[in-house]
Amino acid sequence: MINVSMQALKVFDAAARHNSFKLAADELNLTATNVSHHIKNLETRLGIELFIRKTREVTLTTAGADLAKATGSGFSTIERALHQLVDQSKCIAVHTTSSFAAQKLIPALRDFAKLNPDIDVSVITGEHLVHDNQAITIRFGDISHIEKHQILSIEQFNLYLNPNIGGINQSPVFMPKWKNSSLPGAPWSAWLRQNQMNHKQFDLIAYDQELYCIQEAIAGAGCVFASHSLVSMLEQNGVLTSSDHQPVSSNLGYYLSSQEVRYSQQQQIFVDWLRKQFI
Amino acid sequence: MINVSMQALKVFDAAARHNSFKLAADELNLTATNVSHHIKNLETRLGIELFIRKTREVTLTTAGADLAKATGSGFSTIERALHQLVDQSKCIAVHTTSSFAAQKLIPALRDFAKLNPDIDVSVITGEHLVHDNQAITIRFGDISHIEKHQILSIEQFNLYLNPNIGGINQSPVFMPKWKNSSLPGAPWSAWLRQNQMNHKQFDLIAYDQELYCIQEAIAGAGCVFASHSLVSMLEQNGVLTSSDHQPVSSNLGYYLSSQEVRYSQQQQIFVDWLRKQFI
DNA sequence: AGTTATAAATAAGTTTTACTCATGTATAAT
DNA sequence: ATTATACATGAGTAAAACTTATTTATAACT
Repeated sequence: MINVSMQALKVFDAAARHNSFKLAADELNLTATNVSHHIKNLETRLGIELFIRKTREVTLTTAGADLAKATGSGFSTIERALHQLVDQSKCIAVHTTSSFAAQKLIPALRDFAKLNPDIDVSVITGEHLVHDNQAITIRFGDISHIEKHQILSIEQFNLYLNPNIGGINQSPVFMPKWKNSSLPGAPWSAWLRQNQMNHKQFDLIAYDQELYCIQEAIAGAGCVFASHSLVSMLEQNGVLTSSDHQPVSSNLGYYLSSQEVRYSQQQQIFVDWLRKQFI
Repeated sequence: MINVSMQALKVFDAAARHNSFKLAADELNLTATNVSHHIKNLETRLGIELFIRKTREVTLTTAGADLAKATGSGFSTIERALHQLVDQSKCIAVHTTSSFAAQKLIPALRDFAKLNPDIDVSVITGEHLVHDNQAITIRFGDISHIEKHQILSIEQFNLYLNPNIGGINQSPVFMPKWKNSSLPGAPWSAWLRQNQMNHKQFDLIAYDQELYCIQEAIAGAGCVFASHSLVSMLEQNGVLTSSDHQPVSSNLGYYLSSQEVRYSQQQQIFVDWLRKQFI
């Protein structure tokens, strides 16, 4: 094994690029003396002269030029990777449903950005997730068989309507009907039972996005049977109200899809923050 | 600029390749503790976890795997270049004429190899030189306008014959006639004048290689008008003799073709040795 | 179940290297 | 001739790199 220090090679690389020990020193925040020492050391260990010294000028020997070609390519490969790594570590990707993104995540991200100005969050919604095993995925579904530490919320459902729009008309009821047929539906019957209501009192309209149902209710087109998480902010703002209906619990909830790799530091910060949004 | 030490990256690279701090330590002749320190240091500086630690086992994170790919390729590029450099620095190439190679250089190389067993010399002869600016080139020609420090010898010419073969027949005379027409010919007329001889006394046969002329004389087919350097060894061994003829001087000689790059240490050793062969 | 063995982590040292300062040299620019 | 610049050299300092001793966790054994 050739016993030369990586530091010396790094210095050599800079000197070779600049054809100057002084400029190399400036680039690396070193003294020219130190550069001179490093290169002399390298030459001695290799038993090969790398630079031809003229007064106030150094030139690579052919051997030096060969080595410089390799160090230039080698170090830049490594440094490019380092930069990419650091850059993408500042930026985390979150996959989730469009309803959750629009009603909960994206509005809340303003606070996250304030708390963590150096972390960029990009939210990705849509059916076919981009394959990115670095991403955090927030799913909505049956949480009965999900590991406890992955669960973000267990949703309660209730009937909400916009109290500000005249003619408080409970009908029709906009109701989410998840695309994924293996999911249990919204607990509408349980809710009716709990509030001593009869299904005959309501016309039902189903959309495959909970978000659309909520938007109809906001517009005053009727009321919405929605999960608590998605309407909590609207309720706080007085845009929607549950009147005096009682919420009903469910097996549905938001959870983090497990991944084989551990979260990065930035991801962990996001996940910790995310949990707080459900308390 | 990302401030991570190359040493730490080197250690990371080994650890990544082995998926083990201990094996990395073994490879680099370090302690596992030191490897652990280096990688922890790297992770802290980058703010990115590179390995997932389980008991008695470490695995790369996706970030770690990305970096490992770059370090693997980068360091191997550099190390390959270093090895090639060191290998080829042990081996020097010498271009010269076939006559000089056969009669002088190759026989003498035995001594050189004894003095410098770690330097491999390869001799290249032939018309079209391989383009290799690392090589040493020994030329034969008019030395009148060659820099003094490049000159190896100024040749004297004389008539030689094999005294051991009966019927010492001076005729014919084998005479080199250089392919390169711009070269002054062998100083035959000057020699005749100096030895008070007449050109009518000799039948001349010209070959474009001095070597072939010498071989004819060794075989007893006649005598040869040759340069001192090429026959000196044969004269010492008694294979050829100049009888009592007087040598004549010339402007022809051996010289090192100048090069823009300085000689490497090994090349300098060879050149120093080469000069001694002409004293 | 308890013991041993192994890989890594941690803390506190030691050694090595990387680096700087002061000084000197050669030479191009003034 | 004088100044300024780029590099070399030697000696000393600061900062890594590295080690030893010890601890932790757990896989692999009795």
